[in-house]
Order: sequence, then structure tokens, then C-alpha cells
Amino acid sequence: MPRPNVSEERKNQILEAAMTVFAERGFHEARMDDIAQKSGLSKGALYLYYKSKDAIIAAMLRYFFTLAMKNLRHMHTFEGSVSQQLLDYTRRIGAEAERMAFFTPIAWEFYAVAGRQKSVRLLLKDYFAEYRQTLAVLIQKGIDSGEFRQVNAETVATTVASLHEGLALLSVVDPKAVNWSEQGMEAVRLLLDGLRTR
Amino acid sequence: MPRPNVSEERKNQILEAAMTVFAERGFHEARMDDIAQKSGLSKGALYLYYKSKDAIIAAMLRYFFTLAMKNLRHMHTFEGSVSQQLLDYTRRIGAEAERMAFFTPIAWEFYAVAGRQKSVRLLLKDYFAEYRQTLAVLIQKGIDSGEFRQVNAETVATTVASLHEGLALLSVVDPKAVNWSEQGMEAVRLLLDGLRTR
Amino acid sequence: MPRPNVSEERKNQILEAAMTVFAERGFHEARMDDIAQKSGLSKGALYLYYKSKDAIIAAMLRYFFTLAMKNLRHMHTFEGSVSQQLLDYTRRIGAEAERMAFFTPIAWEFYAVAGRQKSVRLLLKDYFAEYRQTLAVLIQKGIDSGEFRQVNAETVATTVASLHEGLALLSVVDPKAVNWSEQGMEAVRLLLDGLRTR
Amino acid sequence: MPRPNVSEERKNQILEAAMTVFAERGFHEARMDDIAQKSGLSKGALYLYYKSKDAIIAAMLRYFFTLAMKNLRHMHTFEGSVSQQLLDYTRRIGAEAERMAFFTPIAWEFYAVAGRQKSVRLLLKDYFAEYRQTLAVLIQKGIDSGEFRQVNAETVATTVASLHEGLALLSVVDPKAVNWSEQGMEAVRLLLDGLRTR
DNA sequence: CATGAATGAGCGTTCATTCAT
DNA sequence: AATGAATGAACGCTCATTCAT
Repeated sequence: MPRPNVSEERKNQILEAAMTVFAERGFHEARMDDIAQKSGLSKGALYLYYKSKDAIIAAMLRYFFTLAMKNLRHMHTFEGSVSQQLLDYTRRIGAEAERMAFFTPIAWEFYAVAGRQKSVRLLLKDYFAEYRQTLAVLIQKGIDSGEFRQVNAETVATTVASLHEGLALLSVVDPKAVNWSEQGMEAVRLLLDGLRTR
Repeated sequence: MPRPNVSEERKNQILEAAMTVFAERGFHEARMDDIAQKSGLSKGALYLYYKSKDAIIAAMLRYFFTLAMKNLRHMHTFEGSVSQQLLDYTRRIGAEAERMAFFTPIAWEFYAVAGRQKSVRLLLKDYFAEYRQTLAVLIQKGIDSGEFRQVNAETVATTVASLHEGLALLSVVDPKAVNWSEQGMEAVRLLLDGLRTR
Repeated sequence: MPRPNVSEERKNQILEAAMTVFAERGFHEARMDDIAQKSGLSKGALYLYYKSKDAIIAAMLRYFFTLAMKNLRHMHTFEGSVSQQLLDYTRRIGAEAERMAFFTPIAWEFYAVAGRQKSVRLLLKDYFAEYRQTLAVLIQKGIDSGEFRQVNAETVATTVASLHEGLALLSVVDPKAVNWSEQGMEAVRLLLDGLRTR
Repeated sequence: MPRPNVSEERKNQILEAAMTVFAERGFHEARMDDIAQKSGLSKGALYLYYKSKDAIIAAMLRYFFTLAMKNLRHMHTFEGSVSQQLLDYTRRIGAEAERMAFFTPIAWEFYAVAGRQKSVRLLLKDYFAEYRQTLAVLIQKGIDSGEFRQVNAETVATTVASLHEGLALLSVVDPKAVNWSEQGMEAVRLLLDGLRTR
């Protein structure tokens, strides 16, 4: 009787352990031994499923990216006025940011790498380009429908995206003072106040 | 005749070299050898002036903090309407962000560490608290003077601070698409549009 | 009905694969995985038939030894003058050397081990002792029959054996410049020229 | 006061230790720790002077090669009849072979690598080409002067070179039965007997 | 018999730190 | 004060061997 293919299961098992370890210790301070221990596998087993430590890091980043992209593309399914859709999306990623707060240090470490390595930076560039583009399309719809004033949709999109990223930092640094969801919603409302046709 | 104290000069010499090296390679990939070479001193000499690599990192972060704090406190000296002051300050830190773009990866690496270590996080917390507080005072002045609507000054402050931080990321990742100064000014203008009394 | 004993077949299957892999990669660089793959068996199966990697190496060396010994003993069956027998034998092992050229690196690796480990060296010692002895008997026959001058048969035997071994090296290193069969035959002829009674 | 440059001294110190360790344990079984210990340095120090284990191996082989080449080129300085020169050279490398017997396993391991890797084989090829060429020139001189019969000088050279190499093996495997110097001299004498004009 | 997933001891290499000069 | 040679602990990765199925 062939054993069920455990490969996917193991890869996830390792990834999950790795995410925790990388979040707790950082890319470099994380030891393969830590990941092995946390995953309940031996060190050798890690190498059956991933070629190297870097490959685990890459897989983890891919995972986070895919998740973020999914959230992004989900935006198109929201209904109601553009304002409402923007608030809905903000609420959604606020919840996600809070759920993932533990893992945000990974993002910053990744940003640091991106700041230094062009190849890595290009990945981020594409992601943020889509981020801004998705928002810009939405904003433009608001302008076209007369819901918003005649503003530059891309500028607004960049503003919203920056806001989201910055809030992740402030809310992790001082969770009591800065609550992502709350502040995010309020910030978007303030912005919408300025956008709406009078 | 006592020689002039060379100690401060050496410490700065090392710090300057370290900043470049850390920016280029990251905390971990930066080698003491690199710093020694770049500073024109011997590896042994580094240890005469700093207890360890971590001590150099700490000194460097202290340096950046002090600089940022100075910029922050400078805000009080701006003149004109609150809107004008806010735009002036944004312009100022935009210029600073662009000048320092090369060093921003250091900030993200530092944020990553802060996300993991409470002691480090507290430093950042105080910094951002002052950041928000300074802005909040300014906003409140705008409200009190009737320049702005009755909004929550702290919320607006958090919004502006988040915006600033997020822009640093987007502008480094895609400098062609996102220009800090330009986008920063526009974003603040959008926000002010929503704040102003009708 | 008992199945035919598959054990010997498997062992040979493994040995054949191992010979190729060891020749291509060397004792240490050869992986049990390589041997498993090449043999068409699973890695676990190797251990059903051989206790360890070293056991496979040992079996392989035993195989080569047996082959060489067989060639050696075959010498007695040659006919004609001693000179003719010597040339026949040289032709024979020349052909063998050329056929086995691919595997000669294994021999050198084995010689290296023998140089370091007494137990292994003793195996080789016996082999070369028989080699020299077989040749010496032949040479002595030539002396006794008056075909050769009064020389030391053992010295000549050692000379011939050394020649054979050295040619293996030179011909593998530079096959275009040194052809085992050709050079071997010529070398033996030269030697015979000096041996023949005037 | 500047310390004397210890670099060359250390490199030799390491090389000497490495030669012993490689001879005793082989390329792969030799541990960097062993070399460190034997050299009286720390493991880290090895890497100050050699880039890697492979670099040490390469340096060692270069050392042996250079030595062998030097012996080879020394041949031109011998005087007397060609027979005498050939015997002198044989005596010389016989002494060398006996002095170096402990290190010969290194040569076989190297031959094994050469058998598998073209780049390595080319090094050996050049060495043996020069070896044969040097001998061939000498032999030809003997022919031209009427000391030797009309034989193919290159064939004789290959014969002598093979003899030398083969003797190294037989004498290490069974030092009591095969004494390099003695057998080498006798073997060359036998050959000369066949070469001399009658 | 046979499999191949899992193990873990072991090694080459790096680099922050020390210290004799 | 300054040097840079030396140290050695630590880590990523490999692979012969085992064993549950």
C-alpha cells in the first residue's frame, strides 16, 4: 500500500515552523536547528523538502506575497460606493495586519534586503505597483461616477498605500496607542472627507 | 602638551564607515573587517572605541534617532498657518528622506529588531510617541484657531506619521513611480482639504 | 516452488552499478544514492545485500582481484618459447588494460588506501607476489632452457611487473601518446633483446 | 618595530602538516582539524593562509610537482656516457622515491582524480610528456653517439618512465621484496644490455 | 523482499573578538 | 594608541545508515 504523499504536508509543516522562527529571531539568527525542532522534524529532513535555508526564506516570502495579492484582488468583489469599498478593504487588511502582527518583522527584514538587492526590490516593486494600480482604478471609478472631486487617482492611491504600510509599523511599535483597524478606518475617512464632491 | 582628544574623532570616523557598510550589506552581512577597512583603521582599533559590533550598531541608531528628533523639534520653529507649517515640515523631511534614501534599509532592519525585542521597541515607541505628539499639538493648534474642523488631533497626527513612514518604503522600492517629496506634499494637501473648515 | 535465488543476481546488479559509479566519482564522491539509482534498486535494498558502502567497495575490489588473478594463472597455458609466452601475456593484459581503462582510477584509489592501511596492503602484497612469482617461474624456464642469459629471474619479473603497472598510468594519462598494447609489446621486446643469449 | 612577515613560514608550516595528514588519511579523510592540530595552529588560522581545503591540496600537489620537475631538469647536468647518466638519474630518483615513500599514497590518490577529471589529467599529461621527452633526448643522444642501437628513443623513454612509476607501487606495497633503488638500477641495466651496440 | 522517508553525527568554513607586540 | 595575527565557537549542509510500512 503506497503511503500517501507527505511532501506537501511536510513542506507546510516546515514553512509554518520557519515562519514562527524567522519572526521570533530574524533571518540570520534563525537556526536550521530551531526550524527543525519547531517543525518536529530532523535537520536532515528540512533538506529533503527545501534545498537550503534561503529556499525556505524564499518560500515563506512567496507565501506572504501570495496572501497579500489575494487580499488585493479580493478588492474587486466589494460592493457599494467607492468610499464604502475603500473602507471595506481597509477593514479587511486591518484585520489581516492585526492577525499577522507577529510576522511583520519579517516584512521589514525583507524590505531591508529589497533596499539593497535590485532583484529582490523588483519583486516588491511589482507588488506595490499592483497595489497602487488596484487602488487607483477604484479611485478613478469614484471620480468618474462623480463621487469624488477631480483629483489625481494615482496620487490618492499612493497615499492610501503608504498609509497602510506606515500603520503596520506604528501599530506594531505601540499597539496600545495605535490600533491598526481603528486608525486605518479613521485615516481613510479623513481622506475621503477631502475627496468627496462638496 | 596634551594632544587634542582624538577619541571623539575616531568614534565618528568609525561610525561614518559603519553607516555606509551597514546600509550596503545589512547588520549581519557587514563584517568588522569591512568597517575597519572603510574607516581606515585596523580591526583592533574598532575595539578600542567600541565594545562590540552591537555597540557600533547601537551608536549608529542613536545617531539617526538624534537626527530625526532634531528634525522633529525643529517643527516648532516654522511659521505661518498650521497648514503651511505642516507642508513645510513635510517638505523638510521629504528632502531628508531623499538625502538619506541610501540608509533607509538600516531603518527597516532596525524596525525588524524592534518588532522582536521589547527593549528596542521601547526606544522606537518613545520616538513615534513624540512624533505623533508633536504633530498632534500642531493639528490641535489648527483646530483651536479655527483653521481645521473639529477632528481628533491625535488621529490626524497618526495618519500623517504613518503616511511619512509608508512613503519612505514606496519611494525606495520604486523611486521612479513614487517621489517622496512630491507625493508627500500632495498627500498632505489632500488631507488638509478634508481638514479645513468649509 | 522456491524462487530461484535472486540474491546473487541482486548482488551482481549492485556491484556492476557500483563499479561504474566508483570509477566515475571515486570512493568518497560516490553516493549510495547514485549506486541505488544506477542499479535500479532502492537505497534500502543495497543494505539488504551489502552491510555497508565499505562492503560494496570490498566486494568490488575482490571482483577485480579475482579477474586479475585469473589472467595471471592463465599464463601457464600459453605455448611456445618463453619469449613468445611473455609477449602473449603482455598482449593479453594490454588488451585487458585497454578494455578496463575506465576503471583504472579505482585501482589507484585502492593503491592509495593500501599505502595507508596495512591490512589492505597485505592483499596487494600477495597479489603482486604471485604476479612476480608467476613471471619469475617463466623467466627461469627461459634461463634453464638456454633461451635467456644467466640473469636474476626475480629481478626481471619485478621489472616486467613494474613496467605493466607504470604503463597503465601513462596510457590513461595520455592515451594518444602512450598506447598500452603497443608500448607494452615494444618494451618487452627491448627487454627480451637484453635477455637473449648472444 | 614591524614583526617579520610570517606568511611564508605559516604557509610552509601548514603545508608540511597537511602533507603528513593527507599521506596518513587521504584527501577526504583528512580533517582540517587534523591539519590544524598537526601544524600547531588553530583551524581558523589555516584559512588565513589558504582559501580552502582544496587550496591546500592544490598547493601540496604543486609542491610535489615542482620537486619532481626539478629532479627531471637536473638530469641535464649529469656527465659521462648516456648509460651512466641514465643510471645516475635512476639512482637519484630512487633515493627520492625512498625518501618520499610515505607520501606516495598521495600520488595515487592524485592519479585517481586525474583519471576522472580532464583538467587535472592535463597537468599530469604535461608532466609525463616532459618526463618522456627528457629521457627521449638522452636516449637519442646515445643512439647518435653510437652507444645505443638504432631503436625508437621515445619507446625506450616511455619504457623507462613506466618502469619508474611501477616500481614506486611495487616497492611501497612490498618494501622487503622490492627495493626501489636496487631493482631500479638492475632494471635499467637490463634494458641497457639490450640497447647497447654489440 | 522492498521502499524511501527520516535521522543525526560530522565537517568545512566564517567571523566577532582577543592579545602579544 | 594601534596593529593584525590568531582563536574557536557556531552554523549550514551532507549523506551513510536505519526502520516503519
